[in-house]
Amino acid sequence: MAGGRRSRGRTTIDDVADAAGVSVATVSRALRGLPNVADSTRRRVEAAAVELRYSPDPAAARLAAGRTGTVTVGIPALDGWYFSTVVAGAEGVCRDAGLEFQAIGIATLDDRDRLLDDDHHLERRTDGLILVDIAIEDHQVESLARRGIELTTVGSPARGRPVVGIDDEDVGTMAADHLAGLGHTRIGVLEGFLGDPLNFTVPQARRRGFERALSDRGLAISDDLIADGGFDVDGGQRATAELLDRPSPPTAIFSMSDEMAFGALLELRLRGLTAGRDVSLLGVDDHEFSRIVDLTTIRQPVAQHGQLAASLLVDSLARIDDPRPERGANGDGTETPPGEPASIGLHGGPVHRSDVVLVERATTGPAR
Amino acid sequence: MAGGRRSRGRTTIDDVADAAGVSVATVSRALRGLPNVADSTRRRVEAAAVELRYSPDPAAARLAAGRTGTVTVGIPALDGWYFSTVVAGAEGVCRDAGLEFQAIGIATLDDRDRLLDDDHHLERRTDGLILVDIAIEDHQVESLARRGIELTTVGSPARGRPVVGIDDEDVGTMAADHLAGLGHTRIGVLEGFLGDPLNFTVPQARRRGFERALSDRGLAISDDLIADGGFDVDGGQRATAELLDRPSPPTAIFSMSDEMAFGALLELRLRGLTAGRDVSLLGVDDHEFSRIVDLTTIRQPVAQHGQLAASLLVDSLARIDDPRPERGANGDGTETPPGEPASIGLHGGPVHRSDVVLVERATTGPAR
DNA sequence: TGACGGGCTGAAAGCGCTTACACTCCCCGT
DNA sequence: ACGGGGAGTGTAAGCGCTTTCAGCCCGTCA
Repeated sequence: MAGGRRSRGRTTIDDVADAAGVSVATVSRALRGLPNVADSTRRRVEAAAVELRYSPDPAAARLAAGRTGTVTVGIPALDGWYFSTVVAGAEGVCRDAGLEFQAIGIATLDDRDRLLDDDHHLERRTDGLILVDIAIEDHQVESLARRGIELTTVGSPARGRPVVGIDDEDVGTMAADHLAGLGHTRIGVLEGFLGDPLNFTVPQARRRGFERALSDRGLAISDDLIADGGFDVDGGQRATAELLDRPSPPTAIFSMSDEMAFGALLELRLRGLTAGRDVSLLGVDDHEFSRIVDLTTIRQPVAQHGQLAASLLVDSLARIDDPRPERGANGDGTETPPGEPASIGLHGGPVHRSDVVLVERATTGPAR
Repeated sequence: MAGGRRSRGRTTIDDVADAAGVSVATVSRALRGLPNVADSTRRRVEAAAVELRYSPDPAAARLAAGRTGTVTVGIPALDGWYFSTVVAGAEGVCRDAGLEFQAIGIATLDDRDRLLDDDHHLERRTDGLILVDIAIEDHQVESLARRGIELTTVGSPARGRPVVGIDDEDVGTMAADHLAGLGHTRIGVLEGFLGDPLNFTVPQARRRGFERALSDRGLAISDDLIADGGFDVDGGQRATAELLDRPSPPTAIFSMSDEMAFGALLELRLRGLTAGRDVSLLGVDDHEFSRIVDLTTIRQPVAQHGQLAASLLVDSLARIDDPRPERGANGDGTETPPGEPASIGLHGGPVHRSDVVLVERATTGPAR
C-alpha cells in the first residue's frame, strides 16, 4: 500500500504506516485520536507505533499544523516566590496537557509592548498567553485575538478575557481588621509598584480595602506611614527602617507581601526589636517560608492561581481544535471553587476568585 | 530573480528574499551570519528583514536543520531552592544563547532510564542535556553521544563529560572543623538520599570528609547521630526531632542543606531551644533565606553551577555547528574561576570546581 | 434496483525553512 | 591568453508531519 522508503534516521510516520499497512494520513489521524478511523485500524496503528517506538517529531507537527503547542506566561519577574510559584503551577498543568511551556519576564511597559506589539516574540511561537499581574490595553487584547493567540490573566484583568485571582480589597480589609482589632492605631504599610501603570491594580486594591476598613473604625491612614518596599526582601527591610525612623513610628506594619515582611523581620532584629511584641507584623501570601519564621499572614492559594489560569487557557485552546460545546469549565481537573461561581468581571470577562484566610502566628500581638 | 508568491499569512523568508532581490538561500545565510555572503548583500537582507518585521519560524528551522535548538535539564526535583536555583542559572544562559530551555524532574532510577533509554523524550526534542545530581551509567553516556545529544553534569560525574560542582568532601571537612573547633564532640548529621543509587554521590562525599576530619581530631561519629532529613524542610524537622530524642542528644548538628536546617530550627523552637546557644546548627548552601534566620552555613555558588554547566553545553553545541578550534572554554562569558583550572576528573571528564566558604552567623556557638 | 449518503482511507500538496550542489563571475598565476 | 579556483549566489530537494480532497465501499431509502 503506502510507499516504503526512508531508512536513514529515526523512525518516522512512514515507517509506522508501512508496518501497519495503512497510509500516513491514517496513522496521523489514528495516533491523534481523530474521528473517522475504524477501531481495528486504530489498534493496528497504535501497536505498530509502540513496536517501532515511534514518537512524532514535534517540529514537523508544528510546521504542518501551524500551531505551536506552546503556551507562554508573561510575568513581572521570574524569581521571587510569588511569581515563581504561579509559574510552577501553570507549568504543571501545561505539561500534563502535553504543551510546551515558556515564561518570559515583563518588567516594564516597554517590555510588555515589545512582547505584545512586535510580532517577533509571539507570532508562530505560542498558541496562548497567560499574563500575571500585567495590565494590558484593550487594543492589545484585540490584537492578540486577531492573531489567534488565546489570553488568560492572573491578577490584572484583560477586557473580555478570563481572569483569576483573589479579592484584593478584601485582603486590605482583613489586614486592617486584624491589626486594628488588636488595638493598633498607628499602622504602617509596606507596598510597592507605586504609581506604576504596568501592574498597579493589586497594591491599589489592597490599599483601598485597608483604608476603607480603617476609616470604618474611625482611624485614618497617614501618608507618612506608607513606604515602598518594592515587593522584595531588601526593599521591605529598607522601607521598614524608614517607617521606624519616623517621628512617631507605627506599632504595627501591614506588609503587602511576605517577602517584604521577611525584610522587615531582619530590620527588627537589627534594632533588637521582637516582632509580635514590640511591633506587630502582618504579611500576605503565606510564603513557604513564613511558617519557619512564624509570620502571621493572609494566605492566598498562589500555585492554584497559576494552575487555574493555565487550565482555562488549555481549555480554550482545546476548544479551537475541536469546537464541541461540551467539556467542563476548567478542562483539566482544576475547578473553580464551589460556592464561588465564575462571575462576570468589570470588563466583561469571567472572573475566578479564590478565598483568602488569615493565618495567625507569632508576629502579631496586642498593642501595648 | 526569486519567485514571488505567498501573501497569505505571516511574512516568510520568501518575502524577505523578494524584497532584498535575492534568493531564500541567501537570506537564510545572511540572517544566520554564515560566511559566503557579500557584506553589501547581507546589509540589504538585514534591512529588508527589519522592514518587513520578519522573524523565522522556529518550527520550520528545526525541521529543516534537524536540530532543535533546545537544551534540557534533568533534575531530581523542580521545586526546592537548590534545584530551582540551578535551573534558573542554566535557563538564563540558554536564553541568552537563543536556545529553548526545558526542565524535567527525575525522581527515581526509573525516571532516569525512561528519559535516557526511551527515544520518546530526547530524540528530536533536545540537542543537549544537563544532568543535575543524577548518576548516569557509562552505556547511557555513550548512547547519548551516539544519538548526537551533548551532555554536561552538575554534581554527579558522567564518564568523559564535563562536570561542575564543589568539592563535597571539603564541605564535610569544613563542617567538622567548625563545629569541633567550637568544642562540640557529639555532632549530629542531617543527610538524605541514603543509599539511593540515583544521586548518592554528594551526601556520601560530604559525609566522608566529615568523618575523616572528625577522626583526625580523635572524634568518632556514631551511627545514632545520623538521621535522614530527605533534603527538605519537613524531613529536616523530623530528623532533628529524632536526634534530640536520642538518649544522649547531640550538642551540634551538621545539616547537609539549609532547607533541612530550617526544619531543624522549627523543631528547636517547638522545644523552646535556641540555636547557637542550646544547640549549634550548621547548614550548607547559603539559601537566600539563611540570612533572615541568621543561619550559619557553608556557602556554595549554586546559580553559578547552573550557569557554568549551561555555558559548557552551549559551547559544545556551538562547536558542532561550527567546528573551529578557537573560542574560550566557557563560550558565554562565564568563566572557570581563575586559579582553579579545569582539571581532569576521576572518569576522565573535565571538572570545574568552585570554592565554598563558611558564613558564620548566629546559629553556631561554643559547646557548653 | 439505483441513487444517495456516510464511514473510512489514501494521494498529494503543502508548512517555511536549511543545505547540498551547481553555476557564474572575476582575479590569479603562468 | 587561458585554466584554475575561490567567492558569492541560486535552484531545488528535502525535513516529517497535517489536512484537503477525492474515492471507495456499503447500507439505506424510495
